[in-house]
Amino acid sequence: MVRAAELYYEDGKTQDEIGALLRTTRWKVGRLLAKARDRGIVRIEIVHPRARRLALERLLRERFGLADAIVVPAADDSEVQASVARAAADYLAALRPVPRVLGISWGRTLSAVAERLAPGWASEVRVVQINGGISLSSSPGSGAGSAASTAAMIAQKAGGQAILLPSPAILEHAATKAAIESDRTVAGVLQLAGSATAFLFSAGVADASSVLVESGYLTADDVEALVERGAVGDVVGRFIDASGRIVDDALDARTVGIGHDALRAAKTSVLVIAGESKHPVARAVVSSGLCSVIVTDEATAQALTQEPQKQHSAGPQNSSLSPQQTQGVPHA
Amino acid sequence: MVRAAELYYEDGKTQDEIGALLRTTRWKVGRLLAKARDRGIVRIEIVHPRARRLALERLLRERFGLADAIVVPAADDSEVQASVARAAADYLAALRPVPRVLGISWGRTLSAVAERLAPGWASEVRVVQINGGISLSSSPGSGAGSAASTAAMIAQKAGGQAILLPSPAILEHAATKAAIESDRTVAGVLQLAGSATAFLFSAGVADASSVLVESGYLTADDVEALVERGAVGDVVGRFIDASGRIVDDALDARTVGIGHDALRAAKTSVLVIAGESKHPVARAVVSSGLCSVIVTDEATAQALTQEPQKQHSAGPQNSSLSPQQTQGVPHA
DNA sequence: TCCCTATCTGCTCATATGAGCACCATTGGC
DNA sequence: GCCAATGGTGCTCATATGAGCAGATAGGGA
Repeated sequence: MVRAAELYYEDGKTQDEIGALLRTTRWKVGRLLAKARDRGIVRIEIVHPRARRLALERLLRERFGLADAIVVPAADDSEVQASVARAAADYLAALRPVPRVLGISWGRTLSAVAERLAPGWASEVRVVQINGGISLSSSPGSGAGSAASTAAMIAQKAGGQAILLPSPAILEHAATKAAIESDRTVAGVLQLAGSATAFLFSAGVADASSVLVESGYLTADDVEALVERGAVGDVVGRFIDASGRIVDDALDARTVGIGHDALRAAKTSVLVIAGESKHPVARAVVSSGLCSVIVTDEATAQALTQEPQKQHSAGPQNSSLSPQQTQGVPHA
Repeated sequence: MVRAAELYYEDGKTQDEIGALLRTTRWKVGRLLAKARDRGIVRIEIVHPRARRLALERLLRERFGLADAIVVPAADDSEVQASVARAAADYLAALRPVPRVLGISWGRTLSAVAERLAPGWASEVRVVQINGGISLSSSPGSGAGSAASTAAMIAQKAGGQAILLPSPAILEHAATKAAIESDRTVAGVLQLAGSATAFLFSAGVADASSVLVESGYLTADDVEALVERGAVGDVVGRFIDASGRIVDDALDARTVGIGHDALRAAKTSVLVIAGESKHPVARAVVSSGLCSVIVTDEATAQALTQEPQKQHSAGPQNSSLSPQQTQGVPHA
């Protein structure tokens, strides 16, 4: 019965084909499927895209001590980004107290959030970039997806002011970085960024597809070297390992922007993250306390709540019905 | 789009009907549905009936400090009982160390478990009834569903011995109860029951459908009076309130069988419970530590992990995307 | 043992549905 | 302003599918 249901609904085979495969008539298959349907073996569920996964949200909050968690239902893989971005935009707009200074990172995700923010989502917000970045529109596909325009759009939609960080993300020498940070303008922006009442940021994966590689701050080889040293991804340009620690202090000393301590100290720091490739970074960020709120998709949330080591649980859970342990010791 | 999907998959309407309703053509509806399907708004899932809900199991273990939890996927309402019973049977068979003395209650659920136990599931098990009960087959539908035959079947399938408790469940006078418990046979059975290495029991709902009413130990009025005093259900014939406490000490003094302390003290006491009507009792049992293992269905498990007070969360979660609180205080 | 009933099986037929196709609208480049 | 391209719309047609029905099968009581 289960086999028939799989062949029909998952492999899209016709009932005759299944009949031939299972050596029965197509009518039997039809009836089998009907039975499977009302026995609940085939479950058809309509997912309201705006609905949330409250159970997972609660689990995340409890597991990681988060102030809040937003989990949107899993959509088609290309839609998750959009769906999570919308949720993040809604969350930001509903955030109370309304942040007076909002610190943001930049990248594809933040850009998507900015696009989906409702005009007039707030008023008198100062939107400040918290890490250095590209200034000219580099991603050809996503139109106005630059660092500057993200901040600008968020600010503009609130009728507020955008404060940009006029600096590259990563400099070639630590000395240059020190110099640029001592520049009055840059120092001012960073100070403002440090005093932000809320942060909104995403995280990047440590691989060649990183925006830092795309915009030329690092080479694919650089990133590979970081991965070998345990890097799982970057948060505001700074690469961390699975436990949330900075991987390369020398590199970090050449990176412009607020430090991770500022994020950890903030009352409200919102991580927006979606997609399977980001699961490892998401885990690192969440479990190391870099964010107090997470906005993500169902699959990521699920992955976060699974056992840390197992990467892929590979398909439906077919584990047999055996008691795992009978010691009677609850494992908190 | 969501509306169309609901009308089609949930209300079973035809595509032109939906077309008429939404003032479009049936082709548009067809395409809309196709889009909804691969966007993941309509989710079709094949549930392996033997699969388990590992996430919920973990949540239950953590929330209630259980040694183990088995949660089977929600099937059609009439099937849950069967499905949970099978899981319980499997669990019992796989339990290590194999119990030498197994204490069991009786009722529809236990009978269903007994039926599904594999012959030869264990050897040299002594199965002892832990509460008094009916002796002649009273439930007409379920064939051999009496208290005695449940124990007998479980024992027989293990090639073991059944020790029955030759006593009514509830006596009219406490004195009679004391007398019967001082009877050598009864006392011996109770002592053996108290020393069981594992318990397997279910719980009854406090309403007129209770087996205790059906078999004449109590009247519907009696039960109603108990409910008014806070009773949510009974465990081995003893009625408890939402916090797991005995509701009526006088009645309890007339009830024959082991006490709840024995269950609480046991290393392995397995609650088998299924169905919506049993959610309140299940909560009472689990949260008061009466069981160390629960075997149940998805819906019950879900209900247990929801907020205690809310009864029905009534339909899909349409709550808006607003942050619940922004105090930044994680609520453990 | 027989018979009655309930369920299952194979089949026909009407129909709901998806693939394919021509047509129209909207958009963007020149 | 014109034209190509892209995506949506209405339609036809083959077909996969569910309802309905007669015969087969099995199970259970007398």
